[in-house]
Amino acid sequence: MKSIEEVIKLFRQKGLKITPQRRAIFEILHENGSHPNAEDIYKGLNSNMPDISRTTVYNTLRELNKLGVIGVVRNAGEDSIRYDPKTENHDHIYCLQCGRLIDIESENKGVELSNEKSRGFQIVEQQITFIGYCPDCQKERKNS
Amino acid sequence: MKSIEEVIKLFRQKGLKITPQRRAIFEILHENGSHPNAEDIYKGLNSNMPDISRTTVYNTLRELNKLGVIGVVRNAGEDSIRYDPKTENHDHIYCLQCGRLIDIESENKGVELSNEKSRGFQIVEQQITFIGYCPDCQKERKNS
DNA sequence: CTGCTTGCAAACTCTTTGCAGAGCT
DNA sequence: AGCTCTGCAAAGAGTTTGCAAGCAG
Repeated sequence: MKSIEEVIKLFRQKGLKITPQRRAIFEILHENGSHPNAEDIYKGLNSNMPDISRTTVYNTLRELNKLGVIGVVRNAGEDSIRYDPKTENHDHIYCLQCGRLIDIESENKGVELSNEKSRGFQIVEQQITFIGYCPDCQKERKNS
Repeated sequence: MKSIEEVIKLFRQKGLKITPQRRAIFEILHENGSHPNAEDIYKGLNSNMPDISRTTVYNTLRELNKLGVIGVVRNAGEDSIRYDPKTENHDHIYCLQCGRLIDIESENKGVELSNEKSRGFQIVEQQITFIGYCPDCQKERKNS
């Protein structure tokens, strides 16, 4: 993710304002090495900023994604949108049971979409997700 | 997707019953070449079976997925679970604007997760999604 | 007959929207 | 000052759950 100063500059360029709430969200995302959803961010803020509303969190995350500052994780079988502060190209492994989602270095040097296959789509991104069971959940499943 | 007879056999093996509603859902899925959500199936059934309830559609789709008869395609940013009657390994292209989702032949011969990278996960599936804009939406975006 | 299944309504989760007051720039 | 943003409550979409009556095996 960009530095907080860059994000602030980008927001100002777009005519968006820098409020304390937004600044706090930028900070918590910047420190975050995982794949938080809106609720995670909301809870993470609660100690420093107990009066922030979920609406603000949702709005800001949506705005950040629209501006390309954070990504969205696809292919995880979840009900909520998980954001990804890591914007460099990488892949994911997802646990079907507990929802754990970890980053792995991109495998996709070998994956290129040929023109004939892209069917006229203009591709802007690709995501590879390996889906299975994490070590902890494998144990649990054996014991039952 | 398996033949309807095979699906029926599988259900019976698991002690599940074959009702007219379930049979109709099996049939509509078997003919379906796309990625329907529960509402699509519900609407598709309405001419033949106007009294079926959404609950039954939801239950049956969930059951079919649990038994591995159909897959699930989840793209965060979309609100509904889309099912995939095509169970052979394949990839997807997804349109960010209209949600169109098309199958493409798998590209993943080159994508293998090395042991050291799998971090102890037991991988059961992988999904590759190319994300962008379909031809129609590209036009729309140019005109605005 | 037994017990799984259906269908209705209600509950739930995640997210968006409308709006009045507050706060950036 | 002007316009965006915040926070509340309510609305909305998709899905699940509880339960009484119905039907498959």
